[in-house]
Amino acid sequence: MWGASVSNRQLLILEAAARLIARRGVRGLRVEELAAEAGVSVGLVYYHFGDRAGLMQQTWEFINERAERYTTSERDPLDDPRGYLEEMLLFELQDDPEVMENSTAWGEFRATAVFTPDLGRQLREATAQWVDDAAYLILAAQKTGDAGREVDALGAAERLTTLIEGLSERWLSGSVSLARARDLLRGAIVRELGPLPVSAAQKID
Amino acid sequence: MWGASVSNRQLLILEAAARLIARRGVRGLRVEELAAEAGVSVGLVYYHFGDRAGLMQQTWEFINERAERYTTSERDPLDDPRGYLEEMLLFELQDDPEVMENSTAWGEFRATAVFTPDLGRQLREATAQWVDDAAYLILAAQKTGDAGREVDALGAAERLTTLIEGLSERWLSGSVSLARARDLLRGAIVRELGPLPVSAAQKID
DNA sequence: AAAAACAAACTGAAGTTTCAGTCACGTTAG
DNA sequence: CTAACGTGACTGAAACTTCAGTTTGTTTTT
Repeated sequence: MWGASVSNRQLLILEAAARLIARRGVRGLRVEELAAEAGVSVGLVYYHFGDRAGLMQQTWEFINERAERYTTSERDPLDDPRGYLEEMLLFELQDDPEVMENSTAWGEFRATAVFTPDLGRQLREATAQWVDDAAYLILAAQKTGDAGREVDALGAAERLTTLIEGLSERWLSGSVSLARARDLLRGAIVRELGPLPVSAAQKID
Repeated sequence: MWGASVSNRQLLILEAAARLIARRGVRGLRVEELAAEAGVSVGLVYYHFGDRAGLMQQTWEFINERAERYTTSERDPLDDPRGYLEEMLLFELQDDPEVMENSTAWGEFRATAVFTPDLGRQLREATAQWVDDAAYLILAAQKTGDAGREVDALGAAERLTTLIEGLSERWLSGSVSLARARDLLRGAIVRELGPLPVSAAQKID
């Protein structure tokens, strides 16, 4: 897709950065360590990314693009919006290296954004997008009858996505097990959208 | 209580540390800046706390103890457990310097704990305590009829406290307004515990 | 009660480490 | 040839830590 603008070597560095951020955090990432992890020289990192800030910026974009790519299920959202939503949300809580890498990086960026307004803007946009996607799915679920009509779609979307951020951080810091986090999220979905009707496509009237 | 083990000057330093962590983050805290903020010499910080890690450790304890002190309302929890719970939870989302300082510091420590197992243990304990307190209040609310009998107290407590952590971070990073965050939390409480009966003390039967 | 001895608290400049960023110089592809 | 790619030793500033010495307060001695 953007294969033209990012060379092999750059990709190598970005992947290493994502890996290292998951291991040491945004603030714990050392350029020299990154170079070693990627198997390139320190100079090359600066050659391609200018400075540390540029590297972080690109890494952030890289992580988001990668997440978008693998989050997107091949199923049609409008076919089973509630199922799609559940899948989308539960996706963030998985014992998969790439997902954990992403979650950790997101958590780091969120924590960092509290002190650096620049990052804040990007974070707000990405978050708003995520909330909107969820709200859209909830509205769709209401139309198919898989969510109660009285449900406040935007509020539910905000609460559920926020909850995931909290669960993700608790999980990654060892405060809850993965299984428990997933259970809690499923419980929250039921409480927000109401129980799933026995016949999925049945209309509530 | 531990007035004997912490001197005036140490307290001064810890207070300054809490203030600075809220302003610059755990990783952004500079020992020299801390000394200036506290109005003491750099050497004294090391004299009392050994090294940077020791300082962080003690600061974390200090913040927890202070939070516990001011979170405790003078009202009797068993008189109106649901009201007490709401107050306790909403307390974390307030436009008050000391609360913001604490929330920011908590967020920082949570984010840091993902990469430093030492802090992780303490964080787990503090979190577990908080969840337990909330669960206890929910159980009490069920007895007074202010929460549905079918409510899963522990699950609700875990979800609500986790949600607050998420809301707090979104608020502090500017992703949601304070008013919206409070609304979302109130909404979550209703969805978890059910609507508050018109007559508060009335038993559901 | 004054002086001396001692201990704890405290200072700030000097020493050490860490780390982002640079630079002079090789290598490869078109 | 040349322009892009790539290297790794080096630099300087910022930050952590140490330490020799000062101040302050308490206890013991005469």
